[in-house]
Amino acid sequence: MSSVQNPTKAKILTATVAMLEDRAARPVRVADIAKRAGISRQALYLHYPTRAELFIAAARHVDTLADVDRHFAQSRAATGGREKLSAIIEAWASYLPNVVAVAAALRDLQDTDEGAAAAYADRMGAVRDGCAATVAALAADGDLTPALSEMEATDALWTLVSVESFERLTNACGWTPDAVARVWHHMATRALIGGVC
Amino acid sequence: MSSVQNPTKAKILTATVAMLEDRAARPVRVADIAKRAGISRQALYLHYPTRAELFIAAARHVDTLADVDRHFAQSRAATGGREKLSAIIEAWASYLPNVVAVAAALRDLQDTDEGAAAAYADRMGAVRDGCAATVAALAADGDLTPALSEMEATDALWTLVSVESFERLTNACGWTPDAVARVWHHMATRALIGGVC
DNA sequence: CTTCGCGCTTGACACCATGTCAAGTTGACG
DNA sequence: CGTCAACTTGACATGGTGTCAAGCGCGAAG
Repeated sequence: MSSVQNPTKAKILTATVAMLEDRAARPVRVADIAKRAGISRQALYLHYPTRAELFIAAARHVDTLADVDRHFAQSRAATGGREKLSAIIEAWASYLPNVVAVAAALRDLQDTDEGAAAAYADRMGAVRDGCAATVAALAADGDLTPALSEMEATDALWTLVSVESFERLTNACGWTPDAVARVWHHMATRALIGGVC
Repeated sequence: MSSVQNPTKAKILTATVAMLEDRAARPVRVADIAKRAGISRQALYLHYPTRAELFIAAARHVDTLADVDRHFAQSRAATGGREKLSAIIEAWASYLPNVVAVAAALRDLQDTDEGAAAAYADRMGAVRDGCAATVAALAADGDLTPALSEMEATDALWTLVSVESFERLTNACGWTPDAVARVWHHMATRALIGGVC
């Protein structure tokens, strides 16, 4: 089952994601996406009336393609703080490569489009909720460092594993997603877990 | 001594920085900057032929206004790894509030303007050099955690203290620059320094 | 077979921001 | 008074987004 019933919409979204993932083709124009999808620019506008709505749909598309829920099932199921922390970092780092490109595109539209801003905020909010749950579990286990409040720890973890960090480490620094996961795990563990490590 | 001799240029750069720092006024148009500077749009173009060159000049302007060198003198002078780490985080966190807005603007121009991309890369490269020197000092003292290579530690530190992280923590999370510095210091110390902490 | 409707195409156009061009104004200074 | 430099006004080119109108092809229903 795909996220889109309509085959033309599917072609459009596939082309959109492909263009966004092709860093050489920046900035990405609507006309280019249409060309890549093999349809006219106006046909694209028939399905997605604005650039922002197109990107929002593309974001939903990659979410279902990558099967978000499957990725995070394990981290949600974990109850112990340490296991939850490991699981969420593992899940997020393996999920991110599928969505960075379109997440970044959505982020760049925040200033100009309200809908895009809302869509982006929503996604980021979900990640933050995951971080908050993780920190709460650590605190419940008595494992949270006394140096940080729960709120601070949540924000710190959320920032550590942000899309921007991932982009920088994979693009500018050339790390593999696995390396990112390993170092994130190291940093989060050392920074959040108190007492003897 | 100002970074610009010409009073009109000074007015323009001041207006540019003000507009960029006013988050409500996004996206920032050249016409708006001119209006705010009290001159015509064309007068602005006489001084700065493109939007990108204007922003690059604005970046240089805030650098001299905020006196970069003074901020980082102490961290450059420090020889011990731990002191160097504390000093660079302190310096960077106190320097960042002055430049976030224009740094972000420059970053957003990377895709469309080569000069802006170069200017941004140059600044970020300087920060990375500072991180590398810090990590090297830690390694020389035998204080670097065995879990990370020098390269990984440099990239990790560079990402931890990135402009994007600072923006997120101050804007989205509402932290003060001081809080950011404190938590960055905590995280960097725990993540990079090996052995007993 | 005809006709209707849907999805698509072609092509023109409005809008808006950036950047260019030309002509005119103002004021300082010789 | 003449000149030069800095600035202004206003028109215009360019390029991307988004709109509009007319037409085409094709399958389904009459």
